[in-house]
Order: sequence, then C-alpha cells, then structure tokens
Amino acid sequence: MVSIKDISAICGVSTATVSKALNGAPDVSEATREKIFQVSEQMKYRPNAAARALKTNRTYNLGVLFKDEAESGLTHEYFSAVLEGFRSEAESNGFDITFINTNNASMSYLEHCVYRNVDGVAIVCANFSDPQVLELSKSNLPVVTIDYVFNGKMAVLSDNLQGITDLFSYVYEKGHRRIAFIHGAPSSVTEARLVGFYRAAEQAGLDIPDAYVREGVFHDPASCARITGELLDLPEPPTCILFPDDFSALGGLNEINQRGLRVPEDISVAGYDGIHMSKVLDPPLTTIHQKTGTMGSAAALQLIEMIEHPRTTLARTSVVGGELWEGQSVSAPKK
Amino acid sequence: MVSIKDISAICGVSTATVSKALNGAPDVSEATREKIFQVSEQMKYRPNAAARALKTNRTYNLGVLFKDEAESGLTHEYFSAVLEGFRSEAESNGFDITFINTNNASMSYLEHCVYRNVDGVAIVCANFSDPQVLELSKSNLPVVTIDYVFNGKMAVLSDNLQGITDLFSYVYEKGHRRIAFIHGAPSSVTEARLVGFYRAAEQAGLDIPDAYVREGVFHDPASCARITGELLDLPEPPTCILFPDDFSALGGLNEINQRGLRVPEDISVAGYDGIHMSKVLDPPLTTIHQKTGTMGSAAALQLIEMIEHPRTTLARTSVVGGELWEGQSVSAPKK
DNA sequence: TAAAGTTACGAAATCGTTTTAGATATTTAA
DNA sequence: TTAAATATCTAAAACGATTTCGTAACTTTA
Repeated sequence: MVSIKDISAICGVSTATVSKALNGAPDVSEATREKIFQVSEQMKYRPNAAARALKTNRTYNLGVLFKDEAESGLTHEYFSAVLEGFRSEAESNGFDITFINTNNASMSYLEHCVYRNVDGVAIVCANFSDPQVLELSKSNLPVVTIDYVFNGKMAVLSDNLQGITDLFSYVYEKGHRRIAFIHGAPSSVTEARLVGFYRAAEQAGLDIPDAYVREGVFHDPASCARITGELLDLPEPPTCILFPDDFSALGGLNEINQRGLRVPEDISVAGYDGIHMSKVLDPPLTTIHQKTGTMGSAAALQLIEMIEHPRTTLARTSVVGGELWEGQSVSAPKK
Repeated sequence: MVSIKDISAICGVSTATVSKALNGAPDVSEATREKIFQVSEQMKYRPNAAARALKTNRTYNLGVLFKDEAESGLTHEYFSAVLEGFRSEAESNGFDITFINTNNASMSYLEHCVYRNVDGVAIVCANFSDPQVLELSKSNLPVVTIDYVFNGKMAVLSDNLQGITDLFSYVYEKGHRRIAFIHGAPSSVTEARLVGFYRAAEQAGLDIPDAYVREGVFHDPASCARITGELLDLPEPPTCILFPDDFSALGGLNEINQRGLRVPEDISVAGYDGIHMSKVLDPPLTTIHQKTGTMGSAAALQLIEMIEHPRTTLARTSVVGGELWEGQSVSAPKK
C-alpha cells in the first residue's frame, strides 16, 4: 500500500509536511499543499487507520452493543431500524461501527471496547441490569443508550408516554370506554406507557378496572393470544385492546379471529411500533410508529458530540416523538 | 492503558520476551512464561489492537457489506438472521465485524476495506451488478458472498432448487395440480427456484400454464396482492399459490380474504423463508425455512479459512439446505 | 576437555502515522 | 542596517506491538 513516505519522496518533502498538509495544518505553503494533494490523489493514498489509531488514540470506530437475549435482536425490526439509523448517521460523520457483543466469555463488553479502542459505544439493545452493561456505563468511555437512561449519560428515548397517550385519546374519541392494555415486562418503557395510559384515562375521567391491564411479553404473540382470550372471557370484556407491540398483536388478532369475532367490527385493537408489517395486515393495524431512524441518528450525533467535545458537552436525554398510524383496526365500539 | 512494556518491567524481562510468551513462541522457559501470564492477568493487560494491526497487517476485523437498496436490509429478517449467524461465528473465532457500506461517496467499498484494513469481507446483501461490488469481488481481498457466486470466490447459497422442489412435492402430494408460482425479480435465487419448480413439475408429469408463473417483487406484499388477484381472475384459477417469500405472501393472503375466500379451504398458499412471522399467521404459513444461522456461520468459517490459509484453501460454494415448515395454509384442493 | 548443539533471552528495527521542537529562509520593524 | 517576527519546513521521537538475529549460558557429544 502507498504510504505517506511514498508521497513525501515524490513531492520532495518530509513525511511531517505531508501529514500536516493532509490534515490541514496551517504551516504549509499553498504550493506544496496543492502538490501533495495532487500526488496523493493520483496515487490513491489512503491513510493507514491502524497507524493513525496507534498514534492518536482515536479509531473513528463506534462500538455497538446489540444483544438479543431472546434471539430476536437483529431480527427485531424496531431495534434493527434504530441500528440502521445509527449506522448511517455515524458513517456520514466518518465513523464506522463495530459490534462489541462478544459471546465468548474471554472479554467483558468494556474490555472488548478497550481492546478495539472504540471512541464511544452505543447500547442499542441489551439487558440493562447485566453487570457487564453496568460496568460499561460506569466507565469513562462515551456512552449513549437507547430507551434507557443511565445517570449522567447520553440517552435517546422514544416518547412512550406521549405515544400511548395519543393512542388512548384516539380510541377514546372513537367512542371506546372499555379499553384494555396488555403491556410488556417491567422496564422503563413499560413504566412510561403505563403512566401515560393511566394519566390519559384519568384525564378522560375513565376508571380502568385492574382486570383490563395485564402484563404480557414483548414480541411474543403466544402470551398475548392467551391474555386476549382471558380478556374476552371477562363478564364485561373490553371493546378495545392495546398490545405491547405490533408483532405480539398478531397473537391477539388470531385469538380474536378464532373466536369468530371480527376486527374492528366486533372488537378494536391497536399495536405499537409501526413496523412494516403493521401496514400489511388485514385490517391494517392502528399503531404508534416509533421514528427509529431519527432515534438512531440522534444517538449517533449525541455520541459523536460527546467524543469530540468531552469537556463542553453535557449528557442529555433526547426524546423522539412517535406518530399515530391510523390503520383500520379501530372503529367505534358496538352498541 | 497497561502495555507490554509495563509487564516487561515488572517481570524483569524484555518486551520481546513478553510478546513471545503471550503468543506462545517456543523459546520462552516455562517459569518466565508463567510469571508473565500471571502478571498480565493481574494487571488486566489487553494487547493494543491498533499496534498489533500496524505490525502484523492483520486486524481480525471482517468487513460486512449489507446494503438495503429497498430500505429493507437490516430490517429484512432473512438477511438480518444471516448476519447474526455470521457475526456470532466470527466472534467465536476472534474476529469482529465492521460495516463497510459507506454512504458518502468519498470511498468505494474496496477503499473502505483497505482503509480499515479488514482481513476479509462478506457480501451479505448487495446489488451484485454494482460496479463497486464487482471491484470488491475482483480484488485480492478474501471475499465470501451469500446467495450469489463470483467466479473463483467463496460463496454460501441457500438450496433454493431443493427447497422449491420440496415445496412443490409437498403441495403436489396434497393433491394440487393447478399450482401457481409468483417468483421474485430475476436473480440467481429466482433462477434456481424457477428451475426447481419446472423440474419438479416435469417430474410429476404436470404441465404448468405460463399464466401460472408470474414475476412479483421480493418482500413486496402489494405486487403479490395484485398478481394474486389476477391469478384468481383466471378462467381456471390455481388451487395453490407459491409466493416469493413469507412477507410478500401477506399481500396475497389479504387479497384472498378480501374476496371472501378462505385459506386453506378455498385456496392453498405457501411462502418461502420461514421467518418468525410465518408461524404466527393465521393459518400458520407452510413455507421453506432457510437455515440462516447455518448460512451465516458457514460463510464466516469459509472466509476465515481463506484468510488464515490463503495458499491452501480452494474457493468453494457451499449449499445449505432448507427445511419444510408445515403450517396449515396448504390442504387438499377443493373438488 | 574441546567442539558442537540447545535453550533462553534481549537489542533493535520496523509497521505508518502524528507531533514537538527546532532550523532556515524570508519579511517586517526599528 | 540589524534585530525581531513570520512563514515554511524537517529531524526525530513517539504510539505499542512483533520479529529477526545475535549472544550468553548451559548441555551434550566425541
């Protein structure tokens, strides 16, 4: 490969000058700078990333922790889409990304980051109570998290509170008063949604019976199918069910269909996420679309800002609003 | 960070000896080797990847080209699952992965690989006629491709020919004789499936009318819905439709439902891929499950073999068989 | 016992950059 | 005219590893 040395030889200057010219240092004359650019262009010079990293201690590599406990990580559209937004924004800023989820026990996440010398790390999808994740969050490596906030660290959240509020208002205005909510396992996301749900109900002067609020499992149609069945078996079943996410809503839809009920004529349902599939279901699912691309992009920008200006950047949490996708799975309740 | 120098100082030996001990060179006594291991363990020494890369010209980093033209790449479960298998196997072998799909025009894929010094590259999802992809394939960088074969390069293919044959046989044995096939856009995958389809039909002594074989679009429910409608409008409509993939089959299912027909009582359908969703549809979709994890893993192993033993490794194409997932979307045809 | 062979180690070069601390030539100010 | 300031450049030292070759000490062989 052609190195700075080759360029310097051809241009008749020292390697120091070449380096400085290429990096825009002020003490290089216009003439030599131009010559150096020309030659390195023509010889297709590419700086050696390893050498540069060794010297500067900067790799322009961002670590990504993307662990799917339930084997649904990279194949979970929500997280994949966030990752794609992150990757794209990072690359626009000259950063590449490297996965740091080692599965051999030889290195912790933090050790992996150190080993690879990443400039910062994004925790996109992980178990936030995992000691290794905590270790990472406590290190002085720049960190950004998605949908979770570590104290004093950058974070990007989807606005679950607003999202569920919008969804609730929408179905309420459609006339529903018996609204059930199957939520995911306890987490900050679930918490925000529950708060939003109850607040919106309160606001509307609606009292939600405890039997209408059930804990399901994210991304698990089976559990949601079962709970949907139990809800329908209530003496006074709900007229509308909100699911933890679009995919798990499929389970509920099946249970409903199998009982010979129709959506939305007999019962209304709504999902959450706004994945591709939601638009293609029959009927199209009313859902809250989370702006995953925006979230990933915001995470990348915040992380990079922290990397470039560690002393002058305050850790902050940005909240990305969702958007109601009006499908046809919610209509006025039967009289 | 603690470096080899620190270890050498503590152990009272030279850095050369430390390096050799850590890398298992033969000319280090058992005693010093043990001491060095102990100390570096205790001081949590991690080799500096950049320094090592600079010296050895090996990064233990694999490039991954994963481009989603149609914005469905990272969010397309098939490719995501292959990638996950690849990543996992690579990491087990001490390799990390870096995306090389630059979206700024400043570097070609190959240049990006050179810049990052990756040891090899996997082309998981890309447009194989893109000049930049060709350039990559022609370079002397070790390359492995998924579902496409570059002459003289490693490749991993899903056995589409066998898969579609199995699927055909299955529906044929269920009694279907009017079998339609909506395939994807022209590509080696489509080609293999078409050959398999026609061969299987021939084998069965079945003549497939041209009107039954239609070109749709992978991963696009809308086009498949339209074509399904046209198939159903034929004077002699098929009793079974094979779709290009599970996701696009959704479009067909909707069209069928909207006409008041039921699956599988009135018409049978089958998908391809075996993504999570296929099991959760109502009825569960009969499909060919592609062993994506196996494919990704095989790709990683082949690539690494090529990297470690360039002179003694022959480029080869391995074919990973699929597996019929029997759902409930295919039954005997109506009389 | 002398020559040859082994074993265990270290000095130093090297990979391709960046960066600091001069050095030289040129220009400006006094 | 001379000192000071400025502009442009370079030598050389890093960064943290690997690797070649040499050497000293010790063992074996004849």
